[in-house]
Amino acid sequence: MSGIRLGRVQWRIMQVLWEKGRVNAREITDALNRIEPIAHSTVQTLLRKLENKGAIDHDIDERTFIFYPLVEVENVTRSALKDFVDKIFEGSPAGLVSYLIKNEYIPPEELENIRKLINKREK
Amino acid sequence: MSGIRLGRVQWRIMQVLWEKGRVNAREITDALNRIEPIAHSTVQTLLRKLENKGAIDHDIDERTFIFYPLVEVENVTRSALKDFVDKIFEGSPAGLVSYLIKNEYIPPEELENIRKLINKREK
DNA sequence: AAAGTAAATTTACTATAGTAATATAATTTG
DNA sequence: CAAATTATATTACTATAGTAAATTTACTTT
Repeated sequence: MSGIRLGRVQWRIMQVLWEKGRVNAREITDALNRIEPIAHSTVQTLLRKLENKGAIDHDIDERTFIFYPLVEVENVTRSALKDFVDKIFEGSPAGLVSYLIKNEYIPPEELENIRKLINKREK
Repeated sequence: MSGIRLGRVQWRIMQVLWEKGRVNAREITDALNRIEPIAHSTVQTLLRKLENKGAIDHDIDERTFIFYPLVEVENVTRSALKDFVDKIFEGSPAGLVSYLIKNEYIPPEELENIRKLINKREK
C-alpha cells in the first residue's frame, strides 16, 4: 500500500502532535480525554507503536519525553485517502465526491462554497 | 461505531456478492484472482468471518455453499464513510469534498459533472 | 530520610484481518 | 473400483490496534 497507516486513536494522537508540534505524553492524554476517556498507559503504548513505525520521535527534557511528528499530515492524509477511495470507490475520487453530493451529505450552505472552489479550479 | 466494518479483501469479496447476488466460493476466488492473487482457502476463511459477523449467509446446493449478502452496499458504504470522515475530516463530508477539489484530486472533465450535480441539488 | 508523585517500562490480553497449508469427505471419471 | 477432483472443515500463524494494570525509577516534598 501507500505510506503509513494509522488507526483511529493513533490518528487522534497525531492530530495533537501536528497541532502542537512538541508535547509530552501527559499533555496528549489530557487532550484526548477532553474528547473521550483513555488511560495514560494506553496513550504511551500507542506512542511507542507510532515511534516504531517511524511516525514520530522524541527528545528528552529532564526525564520526560517530548514527542514530535516525523511525518506530515498531508502525506498521511493522502495515503489514507488513497486506501479508502481504492477500497470503496474503485479508485475514483470523483466517484466519492459525486456520491457525497447525490446522497445529501453536503448541507446546502456548503454547496455554494464548493461551487466556488470548482470555479477557482476551472478558471 | 456505526455498523459493519470490512477489511480491504473482505470488501472485494462483498463487491462480488453484491454484483452477482448468489455465488459459490470458487467463483469468488476466481473473480478476485482476476485482480490479484489470493488462495482459495483464504477466501473461504474470510467468507466464514463475513458470515460470523452477519454480512452474508449461504444456502447449500448439492454439496456447495451458495453465498449471498445480508447487508446492503448502501449501509456498509455509509458506515465506512462515516468512520473515515470522522477520523480524518473531523466529521465533515464538506471538508472532504473541499479537500479533494482544492488538492486536484478531481480531473477537470469531472468538475463539470460535479457542478451539474450541485445544480440539481440546489434547484 | 520517608513518603508521595510522576515519569517510563514491562507485561499481558482481546479482537480483527489476512494468510494459507492440511485434512476430510464426497463425487466424478478413467 | 481406484484415482483424481473438488468441496468444506480444521488448524495455525503473523501483524496490527487498542486496552490497561503493574512495576520500576527518579525526583519532590514533608
